[in-house]
Amino acid sequence: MSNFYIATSIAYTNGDPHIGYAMELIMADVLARHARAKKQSVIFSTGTDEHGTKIAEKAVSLGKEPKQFADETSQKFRELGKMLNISNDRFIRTTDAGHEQRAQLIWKNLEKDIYKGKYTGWYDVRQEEFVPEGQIDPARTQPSHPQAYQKLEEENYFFALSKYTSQIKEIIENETFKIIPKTRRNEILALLNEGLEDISISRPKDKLAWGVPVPGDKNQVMYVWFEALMNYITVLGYPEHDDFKNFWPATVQVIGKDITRFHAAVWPAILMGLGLELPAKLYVHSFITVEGQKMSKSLGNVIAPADIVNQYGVDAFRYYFLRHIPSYEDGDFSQATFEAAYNNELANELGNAVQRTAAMIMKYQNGVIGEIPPSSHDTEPIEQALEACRFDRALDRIWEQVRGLNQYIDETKPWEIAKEDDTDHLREVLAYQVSSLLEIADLLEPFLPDTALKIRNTFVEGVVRPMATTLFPKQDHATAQE
RNA sequence: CGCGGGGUGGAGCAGCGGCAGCUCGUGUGGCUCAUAACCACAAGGUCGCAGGUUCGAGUCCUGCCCCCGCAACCA
Repeated sequence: MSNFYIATSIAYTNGDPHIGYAMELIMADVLARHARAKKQSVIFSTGTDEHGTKIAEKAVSLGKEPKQFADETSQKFRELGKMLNISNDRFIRTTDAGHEQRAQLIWKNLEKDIYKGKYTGWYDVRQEEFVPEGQIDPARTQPSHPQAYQKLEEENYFFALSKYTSQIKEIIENETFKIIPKTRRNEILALLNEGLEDISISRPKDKLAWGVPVPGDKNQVMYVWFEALMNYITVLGYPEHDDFKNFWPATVQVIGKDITRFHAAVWPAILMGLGLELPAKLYVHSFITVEGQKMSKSLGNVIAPADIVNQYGVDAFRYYFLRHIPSYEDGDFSQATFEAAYNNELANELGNAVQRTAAMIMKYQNGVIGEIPPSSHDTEPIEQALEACRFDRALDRIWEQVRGLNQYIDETKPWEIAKEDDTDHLREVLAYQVSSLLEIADLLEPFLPDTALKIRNTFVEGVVRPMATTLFPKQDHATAQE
């Protein structure tokens, strides 16, 4: 039995959860559930990143202590996971005592690569990033600019990132550390070809107290990104815990495309500095636009996951983001497309296939199914799609089977067989339909766990137990309005 | 010469050297087990433009045009 460790990025707790982060959780959840279905031993971790200037400032503006603010926001992310039926085993917070202690231990173990120096340059508070030479926007160096950089001239600790450049490049090229999709891999390789610079990894405490203290230096706290990345191993109990020994390196890490650099360059270097292996796979998802426009608070088009889940149900939400947002590219969320997918694919094709099958067995056989043949479809393409994190393609394949079942029913015409009183043949046909639906339920489980369960419960123990309500009640636009 | 993504039937996309394909929408027909659902068939494209390579090019090469991200409280 193999071990499977998957982690999402941890959410920065400076605002409420939105659909982008929800999608990341769902994608990781599919992989975790799929691994469990294959009898792998799984640890699935997610959590919140809670330190840094931005959170400290936001807390002040709300008249709260940073910890109190982080507690509240972190809780929202935890609830998001519950609402979306995410099967994570761990939820790490970077303010957990365990994380902070282990982060300090990691720092000590990296000391051969850490040196003290003077950082002179700009700091982008919004991104919590030191701005590299080549990426400075002159406008933002003016203090009057709304998103002005901070001018920094401070004693900082530096991490010798540059010395790992060629090593990182090599393992990305030979795919020991596999970055998908390819475009993201190419971007990082381009960056590595230019060479990495050493990075500042601490801030003076008098400038920023909201962070993990640097061990052995009362005047410095760790730079938030440097410390946050460590969560992927602190959550397993690095270095001494059995979980760490058994589950590291990660099987997959799931992140958004904006933070590729940290996860494909800085994080590998940290791991190398610690003498650890790298994750086998880094899956980078893209962004979601809303009605064709970039999601932003100023445009007021930020979608709260709860709004959709409350109206359509959690599985419809999961379904849309897995199948209709391309797994390798940016995608769009629109009310019309969502409703079309819900009505056509979930209600009509899948829901109705279950309904008509159950209804015929009730009507012609008093609910008795008879002997259900074993499943017979080739699931290899779905395995491969999931291996490549192509959730969209995997669902396409499953839907081919759903359509195939509807075609089978139309071609076989069980209602005519019933009229001819050919009971044996009828029983066979209906049992085949059930077999196909149960197989679909199995395939669907990682994607739509509730739906899979409902289908299984409908055809359990050789009899039909009709659902109290239909699988996906049809939504008409009038209802959707309010 | 900033970086990246993209331009294929009404819409959204796949195809990336060998007869233009999928889903939605539209039209017609079929069926009646079913959530006015399901199934079949049809119409609809000079694959952004111009050159080139090739027996053969959405598919490779060159040049050009256009759109969208990155500089805006976001993953």
